[in-house]
Amino acid sequence: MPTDTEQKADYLCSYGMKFNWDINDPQMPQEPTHFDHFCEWPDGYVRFIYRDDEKKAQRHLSGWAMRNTNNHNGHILKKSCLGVVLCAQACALPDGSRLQLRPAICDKARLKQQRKACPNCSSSLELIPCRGHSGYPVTNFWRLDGNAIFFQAKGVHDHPRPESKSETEARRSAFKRQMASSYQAQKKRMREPESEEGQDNDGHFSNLPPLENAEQFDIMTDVGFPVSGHPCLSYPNLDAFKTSYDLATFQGDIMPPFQKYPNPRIYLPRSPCSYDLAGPGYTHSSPYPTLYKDSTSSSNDTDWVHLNTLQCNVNSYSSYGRSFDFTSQQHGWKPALGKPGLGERTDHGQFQAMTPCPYYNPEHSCRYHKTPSPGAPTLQTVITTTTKVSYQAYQPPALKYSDTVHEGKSLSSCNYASENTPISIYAEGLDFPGTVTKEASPTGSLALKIPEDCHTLRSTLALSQESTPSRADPAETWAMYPSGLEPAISYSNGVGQLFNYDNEDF
DNA sequence: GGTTGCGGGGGGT
DNA sequence: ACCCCCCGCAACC
Repeated sequence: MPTDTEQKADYLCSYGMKFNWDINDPQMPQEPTHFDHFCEWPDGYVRFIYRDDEKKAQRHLSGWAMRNTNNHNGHILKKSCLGVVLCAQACALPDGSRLQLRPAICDKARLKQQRKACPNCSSSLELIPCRGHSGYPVTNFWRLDGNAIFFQAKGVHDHPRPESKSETEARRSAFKRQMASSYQAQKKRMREPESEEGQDNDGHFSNLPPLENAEQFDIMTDVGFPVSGHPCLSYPNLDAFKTSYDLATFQGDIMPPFQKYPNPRIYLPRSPCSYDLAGPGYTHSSPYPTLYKDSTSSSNDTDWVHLNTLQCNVNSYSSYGRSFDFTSQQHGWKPALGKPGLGERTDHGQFQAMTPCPYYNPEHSCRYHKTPSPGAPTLQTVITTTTKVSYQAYQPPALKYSDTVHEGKSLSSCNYASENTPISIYAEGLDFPGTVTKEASPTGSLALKIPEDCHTLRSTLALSQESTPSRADPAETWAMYPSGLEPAISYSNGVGQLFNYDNEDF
């Protein structure tokens, strides 16, 4: 623990430098010199300092479905991620995207939600738990201190983003309005059956089913399926889907194509913040080069093509044969695997602990190769204890994630990124001697090239996992340090509009 | 009916 | 002493 003097010294050069605070510090930085813009989608081991008058920070909001977790500390609010609700069959929506619902925060409501059927294909829904923090859900910490609200996140979400809270709320309210109006229309029809037959107010209600179909109605509302503009209650209704996106667009929170990746085994961060890692491995010009295409899936997958055509200034670093792996360490967005797939690594067991694939199979052995590298520790027991009955019931068809491996490379994601802002990268907690010196030497030559439109920083040297398992989370060795300037998202390739959804706050 | 924050409590490491 | 998780409660929307 640094002395007060040291802390102050650190703080004075905090911008772009080492974090001088931790959410658990007895004394937080006083009168911070800079504040961050609110980040709706914090991901990774990031920390922000918000002004105490930042409404969203006051409400501890997050795009992720975070639920309160009792940490028995009245000064620090802790929340853990609930993951995301997906269609068990991973059906594709008309637009090629996937259903990614926001898990209900309330346990009871969530159980109810999970009993519903997919509004698109009527198959079951499944809750994909978040295990992005050493096998546990990603946690967010909030602390009000002085005139600042300190935020700290631990873990990298290893699942797709759920529908944002604002989306959910807007959809619900829109749906209520629809039903209210449709109910009125129906009543009107009943009063004037002849004059109204075959028509409706705006032509959108022609296929409105009887309101007495409570069950279906319930599904449409509770399942949270985006149905906003049209009161179409038949599931495979294209209009409903299209409308849902119209609404999303309206809300400024639409998911870009590469987030709603059609292949459920590939989860990509929608992060506007990207990074460029150039290493001895191979590099790609495509944004997510390490997202290995499932050999069993069609190469003509439109979204896949789209994915590879997007230019997010992200190159990748492949850790084949290396002792550290940015991908697996920081990004758990990959599925369980049963057999080696294209580009699949088979010798990175040492990262299992940090990349517990959360999908479906609670058994660690089913998530990773069973041949971890020598000296590679795992958190199997930890993961095992994490598995709860509540999640077991939603195990999907085993074959779904047994044939390949896909990984998302981008590590950090925050809708907040700014242009013309210096990117601050620094190693946090280089006081992991055993870690860094033992196997991280490659990092010394590792080129970290961060796009100007992103000041994220990322990291990972997962090495400390094995050398200092009892120490702080290795992934925290690095951190994302936002400068808190203009939150605009800019992509040089002209796909910036795809990220508008993230700018709703601005 | 859902969200949120709080706090008691159990169990594991 | 931590951590995780469950649960119930109350306030709020």
